[in-house]
Amino acid sequence: MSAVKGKRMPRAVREQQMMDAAVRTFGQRGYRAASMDEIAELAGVSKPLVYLYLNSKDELFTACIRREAKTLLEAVQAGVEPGLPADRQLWAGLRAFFMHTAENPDGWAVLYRQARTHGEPFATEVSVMRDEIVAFVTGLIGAAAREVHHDPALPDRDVAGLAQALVGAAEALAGWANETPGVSAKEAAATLMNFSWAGLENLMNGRPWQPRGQSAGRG
Amino acid sequence: MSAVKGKRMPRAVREQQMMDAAVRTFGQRGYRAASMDEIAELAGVSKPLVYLYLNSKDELFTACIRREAKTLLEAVQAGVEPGLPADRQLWAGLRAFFMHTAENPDGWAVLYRQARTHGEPFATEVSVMRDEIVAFVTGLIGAAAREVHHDPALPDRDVAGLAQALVGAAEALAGWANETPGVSAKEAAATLMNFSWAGLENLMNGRPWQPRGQSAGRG
Amino acid sequence: MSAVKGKRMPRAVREQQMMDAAVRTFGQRGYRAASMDEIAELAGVSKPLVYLYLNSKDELFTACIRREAKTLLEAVQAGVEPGLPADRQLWAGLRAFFMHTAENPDGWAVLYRQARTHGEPFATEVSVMRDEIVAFVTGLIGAAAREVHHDPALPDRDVAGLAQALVGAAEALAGWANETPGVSAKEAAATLMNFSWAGLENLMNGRPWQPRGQSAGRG
Amino acid sequence: MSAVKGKRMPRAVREQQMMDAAVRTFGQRGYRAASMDEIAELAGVSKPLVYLYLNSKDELFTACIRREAKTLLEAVQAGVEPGLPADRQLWAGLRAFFMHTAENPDGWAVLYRQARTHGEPFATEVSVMRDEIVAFVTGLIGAAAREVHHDPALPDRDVAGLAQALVGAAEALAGWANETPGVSAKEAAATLMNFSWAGLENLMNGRPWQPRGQSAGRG
DNA sequence: TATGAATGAGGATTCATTCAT
DNA sequence: AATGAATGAATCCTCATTCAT
Repeated sequence: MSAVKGKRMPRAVREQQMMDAAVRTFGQRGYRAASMDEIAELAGVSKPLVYLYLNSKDELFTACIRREAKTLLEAVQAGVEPGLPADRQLWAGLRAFFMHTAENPDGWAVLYRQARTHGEPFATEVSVMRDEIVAFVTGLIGAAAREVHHDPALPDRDVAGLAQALVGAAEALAGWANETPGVSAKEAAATLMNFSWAGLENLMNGRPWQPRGQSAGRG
Repeated sequence: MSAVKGKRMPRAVREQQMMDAAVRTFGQRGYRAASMDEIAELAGVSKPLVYLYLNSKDELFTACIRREAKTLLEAVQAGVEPGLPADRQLWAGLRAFFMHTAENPDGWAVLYRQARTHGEPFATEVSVMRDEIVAFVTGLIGAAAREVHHDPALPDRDVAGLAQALVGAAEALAGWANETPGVSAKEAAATLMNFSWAGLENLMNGRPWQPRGQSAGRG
Repeated sequence: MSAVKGKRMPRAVREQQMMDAAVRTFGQRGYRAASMDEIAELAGVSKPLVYLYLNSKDELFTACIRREAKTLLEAVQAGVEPGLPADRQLWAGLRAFFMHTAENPDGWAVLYRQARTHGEPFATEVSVMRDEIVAFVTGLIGAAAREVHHDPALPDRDVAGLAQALVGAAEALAGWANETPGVSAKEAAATLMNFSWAGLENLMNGRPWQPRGQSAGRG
Repeated sequence: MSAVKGKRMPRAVREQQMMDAAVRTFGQRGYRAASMDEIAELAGVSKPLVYLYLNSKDELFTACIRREAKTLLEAVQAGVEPGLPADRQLWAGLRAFFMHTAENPDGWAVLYRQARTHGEPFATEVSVMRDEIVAFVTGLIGAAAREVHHDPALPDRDVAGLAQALVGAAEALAGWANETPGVSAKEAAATLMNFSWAGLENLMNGRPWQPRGQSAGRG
């Protein structure tokens, strides 16, 4: 894409070309269905070169996961301005997230569809990054709770569940936005903010939803 | 498991045994990594019989998707009592959803991890059911909006986006609940209600979140 | 060779055909240079069938080693008549050994050239059989010593060393006889008897060779 | 090992380093399993340099065979003092042989395990040296025969067979001595002298072993 | 209804070897 | 004198699928 196919490139450049091809192929075909042949051809090199540089299909896949996880994380972190209030930060983070995933659909597919679908050791690779995002969101929620209220009302596991729900909603919205013409990353981010912020705020203030006319909203 | 391996069973029974084995194998290994050999052995029959009844790996997978989608949908619909208020209906539906997926982890994996991971024609099979669930949730949100308020405050596309987000959050939570020991279906349902209902309510009342000190929450 | 190539043979028959082909190919090409393709073709079957029955190149090679070792050992044991004097028994055993190896050059090559050349676990397989032969020879030498003389003139370790030397000489002669046109099994056996028996007899009678004009023949 | 890896050495030195690495690798892995990559790395040079100096894997292997054959032959010849009686010369030669092979196990493996295992043209290379050893032993036996007796009683082919047997016994003893703690090269040489000399002497004197109570020891 | 026997096609991986510098 | 970059050609192995009974 960026670099011409021509021969004799330095190793670092070739490696990136190979990983570009691999991300695309893994993202579209899935880990098993992607063949090293196809990846090599798409990268414009011979198969042995892919093995020389990336060792095996497993390692290639892992390298892709790591690279995509890193760029996604960096994109989100770069989108946030630390000084702002929590909801603004979440809003900025979500926008960055949706924009990055919209611009890198194959990387997104590798991370959220393929890597989690095939067992260890790949799932763990993604977990690392997800945990960082969860930590980021957890930090925001905690900060917001301190801003708005006084006591730390939310147990850790609840926060983890909320992060899961938020990421899941984000994934679904990302897929929906990509498939539905005229829905922008910004709109998706706004929808998700609308959907989630009020609930988070209520929770942070110790006002959970509970069935009307019934005793418990929690087991 | 339920049926003995013994010979000469009626076709319908054998087919169910095969699909049980297939769901389990597809769910645990993934579509590509699952081998017809393993499925046949787990089903306690010979491979040619699997082909005789289910024709091909593709068709077998499709049959699994359809069966699992059908039972999931039926479980959710059976959990809802039409007369109740919207939030109670949603609560009941979510509980049914989370309980069913917790009891059928392999079916869940087939539907949400495997079928969507591998391209057409499988993704479409799941979409059909997903759309039915989205339609169901969309109906609930619309009904709740009419209950609570008088004018149609929410444009259709917003409702669709919210439903996508909610279903996505539910899917992510289901996966998380299945993988995380000690998280019950009811808890997952409560977490999701907490997370989502307040936001929905605000929206239905025409009070969307919007960036403080900025003009628009919607592009 | 013996069985027609025709289709649909019972498994046991096919397995023997495959092993015949494998012994021949391994014997002539060596373990690494032999390809499963060539073996399958020589056996008149497709490669997957070879794998279905024999699992892997390693296991196929091991199976060949075991089969050839077994038949060689049985041939030697069948050639010996227990009642005879020790030198006659040795003579008979050597003849049987040389005849069998002359009739099964590929099996011989598998056992003595290939299996020992490629590391574990193959070498161990051959060692087992070799040790049985060495034990057999060791027994003969001991018996002869008791026949000819009264006191136990030979320490155990000497006997062990002699047996090693004899078996090693036999192995080398077998290879040489197979490669050299016009050298018969009987001749090879006679050469080895000539070469070894006098020395053994001297030793058994307590008359070892020792450097003339020097004190010790043993370090 | 002896020479530092550093750059820019004269060709002759580099060649020896490469051949050291090659002998070690071929000896331990076998001809086919040894990779040019491993050899180059062990030699501390790049692969193209190996090709520049030694042209191909085949030629490299051949060069190794020649070098090792030469040093072995020289070691044996250097161990012998021409003036002594034949048995003392054989004794000295055997001792030199066992010491050299014990000190150069990889060279020994290349010559006796690998080169003979893989077909032409390698086997021929070894034959050349073996023939020289045979000639040497033949000379000794002939000299001994003249010392001890008057007429040359042994046909050439018998002598060749005896040399085979002797080398085979030597190989087996070398292996056994290496694996059995406390057995020295000198002891192995003594065992082999004990084993073989009396037989050789009898043969030289026209008194071959023959089955007692039977007419012929030779077909 | 049910299966033992069999295969065509393809996929991951390795290796000897060369080219351009 | 020396090497980083690159590949054609195998090789082991697996799998979905069919045939004959």
